[in-house]
Amino acid sequence: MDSAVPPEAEPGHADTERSARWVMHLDMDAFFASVEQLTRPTLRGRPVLVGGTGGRGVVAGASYAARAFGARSAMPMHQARRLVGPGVVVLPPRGGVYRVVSARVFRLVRDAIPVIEMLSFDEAFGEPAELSGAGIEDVTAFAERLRAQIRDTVGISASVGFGSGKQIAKIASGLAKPDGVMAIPPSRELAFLHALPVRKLWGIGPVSGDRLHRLGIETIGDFAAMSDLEVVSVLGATLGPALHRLAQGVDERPVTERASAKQISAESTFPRDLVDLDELRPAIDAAAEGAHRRLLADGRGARTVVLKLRRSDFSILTRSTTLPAATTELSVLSTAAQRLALDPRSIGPIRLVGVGYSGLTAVQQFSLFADLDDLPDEAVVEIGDVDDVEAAFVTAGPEPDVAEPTAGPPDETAAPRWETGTDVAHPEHGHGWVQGSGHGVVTVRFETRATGPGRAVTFPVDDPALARADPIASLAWPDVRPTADAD
DNA sequence: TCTGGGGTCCTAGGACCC
DNA sequence: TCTGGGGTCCTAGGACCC
Repeated sequence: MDSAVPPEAEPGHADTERSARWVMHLDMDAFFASVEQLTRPTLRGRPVLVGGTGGRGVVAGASYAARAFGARSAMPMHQARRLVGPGVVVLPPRGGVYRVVSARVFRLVRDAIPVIEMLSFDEAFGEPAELSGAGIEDVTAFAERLRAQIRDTVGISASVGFGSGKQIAKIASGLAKPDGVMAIPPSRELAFLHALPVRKLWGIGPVSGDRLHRLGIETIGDFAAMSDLEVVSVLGATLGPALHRLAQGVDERPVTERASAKQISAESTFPRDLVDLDELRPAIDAAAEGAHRRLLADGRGARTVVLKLRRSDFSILTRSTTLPAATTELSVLSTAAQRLALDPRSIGPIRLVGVGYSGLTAVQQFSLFADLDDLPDEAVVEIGDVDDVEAAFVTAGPEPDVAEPTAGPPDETAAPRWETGTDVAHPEHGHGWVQGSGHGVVTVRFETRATGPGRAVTFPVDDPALARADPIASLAWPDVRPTADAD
């Protein structure tokens, strides 16, 4: 267990120093890859890449063994695969499994800290009330207890950062990785912050980073020393001053629970660009359906429909329309999306199609009102937000199959496709996953979180005993109900 | 064979109303 | 006949985050 304070600080009494406010940032280590290794024990210690496996896929998660070869998140998959070389394991993401594990982890965190602010499903802020005014030792002990609890009950590791504000806490957790704790005492915060590259500041991305670089601004310290006027001219009147204060170590933002989602969307990139409306129309329907599935799981209705198209030059076009009232009706939503379609023959080839729903309201539609569209907004009754996130996850069903080549008809003559990573069940061998297939055979590794490393068995691809299975079953958590339809 | 998918927030212009 | 300002909603684009 690593526990550390930044080494570059001058000697003093930092270790016994107290802070009025201790903000925690907890971040799961290599989350996607870790969940794959948890549920597929053969993969532990191996270079695992999770992400799109097609030609246009990118890395969504890489195990530390894969990172040792230079593989990184957001890197094109073919590039990461080449870096790692033979021995690489490439798996498609299993979002449903990650959501269940995330819910389990953050239920533990919430038991320790009632108010947490989720940033994504693998990280969150918290401000443990009992640590107010505490010293480094108590803060570190708190973090280690929480980490041990997660490790023991869930089976994966989290890193924790502590500081007097969110920015410092987040940077600290990044430096604590993997599997560590770092708490920055207040007297060292500024020196610590100012030495970092300006890009480390949350909110400075590639564009702002370049702009600052051209002005000779390299570190957060350089940025902190800029004049207010300069900062506004480079980053704008809203973001600029806010980031400037953060760089000067002023970060009093409270930790608050996130509001419910403001937008729900689904998008996919196609193996080949779509070149006319005949190809675009079904893609819009598919995206509208995908987003609709999430909308139903969320429980609210949408009033605004957004169509998103990414052209082959990577530029993005969006068109949106707002309906008279929020609806959960797929036909209404997809028709609205279709009306927004632009012809690829005039705007150019399309690589990505997405549909998003916003203007989300919890609608109760009474059959009494035959035509809700004619009613004033007040007729749309608002009810509470769906609160039981975990229940929603668990009942949401398996991940929809990734839409593979829509351009071109599916190959009907091919044997049943067993893509690497598919969860399968066998009456004798139990739950497993497809390790590879080809030449008429498929190799399955039979193992789950509960079994330890399992045996690989090879079958004919059309073996009737082999069936698709619910990915959630790979967790082998008795209290997590596998979803009804396994296919 | 460059560059996924799911989000958040901000800006800016136009319509419309008072 | 000319000239306002403020507020809200809608639409489109863009930066950024994980």
